[in-house]
Amino acid sequence: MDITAAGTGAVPGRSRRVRQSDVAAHAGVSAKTVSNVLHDHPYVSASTRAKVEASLVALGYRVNLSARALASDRTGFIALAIPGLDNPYYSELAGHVMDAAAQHDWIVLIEQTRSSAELETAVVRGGGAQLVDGVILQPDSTSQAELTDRFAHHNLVLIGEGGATASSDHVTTDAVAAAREVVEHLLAQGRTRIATLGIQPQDRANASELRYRGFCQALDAAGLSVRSDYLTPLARSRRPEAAAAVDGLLALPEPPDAILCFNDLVGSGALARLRERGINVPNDIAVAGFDDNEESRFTAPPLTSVSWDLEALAQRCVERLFARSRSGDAHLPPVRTVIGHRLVVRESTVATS
Amino acid sequence: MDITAAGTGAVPGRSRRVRQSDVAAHAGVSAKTVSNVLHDHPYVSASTRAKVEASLVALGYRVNLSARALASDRTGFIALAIPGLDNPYYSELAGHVMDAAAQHDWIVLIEQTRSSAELETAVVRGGGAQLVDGVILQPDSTSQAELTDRFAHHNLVLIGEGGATASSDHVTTDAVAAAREVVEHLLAQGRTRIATLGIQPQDRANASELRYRGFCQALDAAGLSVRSDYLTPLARSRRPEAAAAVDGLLALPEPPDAILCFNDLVGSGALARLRERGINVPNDIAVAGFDDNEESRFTAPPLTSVSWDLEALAQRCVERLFARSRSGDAHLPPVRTVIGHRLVVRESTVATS
DNA sequence: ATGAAAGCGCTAACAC
DNA sequence: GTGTTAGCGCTTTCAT
Repeated sequence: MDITAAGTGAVPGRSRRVRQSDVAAHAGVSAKTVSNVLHDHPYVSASTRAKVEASLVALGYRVNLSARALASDRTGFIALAIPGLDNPYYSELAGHVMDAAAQHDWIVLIEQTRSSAELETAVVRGGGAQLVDGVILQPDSTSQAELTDRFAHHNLVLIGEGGATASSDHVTTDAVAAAREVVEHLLAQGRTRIATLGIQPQDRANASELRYRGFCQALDAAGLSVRSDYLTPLARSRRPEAAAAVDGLLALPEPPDAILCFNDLVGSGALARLRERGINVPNDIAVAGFDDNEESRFTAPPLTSVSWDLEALAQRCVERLFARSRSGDAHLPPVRTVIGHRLVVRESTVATS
Repeated sequence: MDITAAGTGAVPGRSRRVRQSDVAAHAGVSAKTVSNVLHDHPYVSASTRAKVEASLVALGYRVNLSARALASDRTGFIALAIPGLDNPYYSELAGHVMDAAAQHDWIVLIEQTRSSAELETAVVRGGGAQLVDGVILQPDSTSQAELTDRFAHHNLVLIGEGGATASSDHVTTDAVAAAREVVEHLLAQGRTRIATLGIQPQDRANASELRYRGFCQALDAAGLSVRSDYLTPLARSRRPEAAAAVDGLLALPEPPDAILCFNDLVGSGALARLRERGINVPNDIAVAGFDDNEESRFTAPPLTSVSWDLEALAQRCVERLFARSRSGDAHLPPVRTVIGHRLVVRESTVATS
């Protein structure tokens, strides 16, 4: 019996790799029994279990996940495919997904799908290569939504309504209602000339379309019509593009008295430019956004925004994936889950006395 | 010969897993030859290569990374251990690391080490479990730095000076010089009562100590002494904590005329609170930070900050890991690499005319 | 309740 | 240049 690999487990230096068979030999049992102990298999006597666990600790055994993956055909990874980590919305979401996944012993692979070309790479590497047990995908643009069919046969959970035609589970927010509520709030403040920044119909970004729908509903209900000169598209929904676009709005013969921004990054950029231009927010123009980034509590003035329950969103996504991965639920019909939101009113829409 | 698995590769539905041996059979060669082709092994005749490549495409072969990892003892993963994605500095860094890693066909596993306890988990799962070919670690607090010894026998690259005693490569910025430059800039603007927010000696965060050193050097050179009542510690270097701490500074009998913030998040929080309190920045108090977050171009006023070359930082880290993973360079002495920075002056320290 | 043995798909000596 | 042969460490029937 070779016990040169034994030790406290904390011994520094190059200790040889410890396998299950080493542990089995050390404990005087078979590899299968060791495996049973590791998997909390019920049919192991307490004494055997104790013996094996002692050996596990004594030898400092660590499972080799590659071997486990090969033998079990489950990798222990899930992929989270998001446009990019450079948006607080996504980095926060990623954090929550990692936490939720950890509860099922899943490790999260983050794939940045800045362009649909990169999504394709992600699919190849992650989805197609048997590398992951499941994929959580936020199909940001419609071109990405088309791609979802490509790997619809995997365990796939979609975030948002994009690609909802696919036969996959999806977890979403009620973006239409959220947008409607923001606009209703703006209307309640007496605003009637509401412009949009980065929100318009037929946008390649699905989220934009939904927010536009809510925008229209609220205006309709108030008997107002949508003015196309107030619909400002944005190449990217980021601060610099938003700041630049504000000038166009201010140059209109009849400038808006409120701006509904696609997200808080857009809101941040808009606020900065309005300030530079000497516009008083909210007195001259009110501004609102979506996502409730932490930053929005600290802008000048603080930004009214919609807060999504991202923790719940992440949790539901992982839950769905977990349910599908249990073979029982594998072929149940797709589930649609809606998570909550709330409007956080700050001084960018309501002046303080 | 079983060719039921054949197809265009784009056929939807459950196509059976294609192995190298299937490809070999289809091409009429051995599995080794297929492997040679896949690895761009030189000794393959052009005709054989073409034949194999055709079969590869015809059958829609995808390598099984678990099997490859088990056989080759290389997983194709590297870990990036950072405090958290909720700081733009880290999420930007993560993006760059992913890009750099992709050039070496590495997939990046992001581990959030919010506390050192979690770092330990990361070590267990990632570093210790033969799951990764290397680790890039930013030991944020000194307690984390101690942990680095635990897996110093892995391929490990440290970011920053923390844990630099270990025998690992490290890639760092010249934080001391950067801090000195900011303070020199402040002094050049005629500021003499410079406070710090989240920067102090003996901080458990290594980066804080270094910035403090640069701060002291600049004051010394100007013949000024460090006032301990101006050194404001922060429980977390984030906006809310910074905003709260500003009140303490303003309550001093002789308030500061400049605030050096640990990072731009702190700067953002400080600016917001100063604004609320009716303090004019920069006329009454100048504010500067570190990291040059995109946000800092949009705060009120825009925030003077130090910009690090994060892309270079990421690239160097991955390069070092790659060099070590080639057995030739494995036991060369540790390398220290310093990447550049530059001071970006904005209106939080210099009033516009 | 535990053991024996096969095999997951790939890589890497080593022959030919 | 190409084929043969062993494993990598684990899971998983199937016996016992």
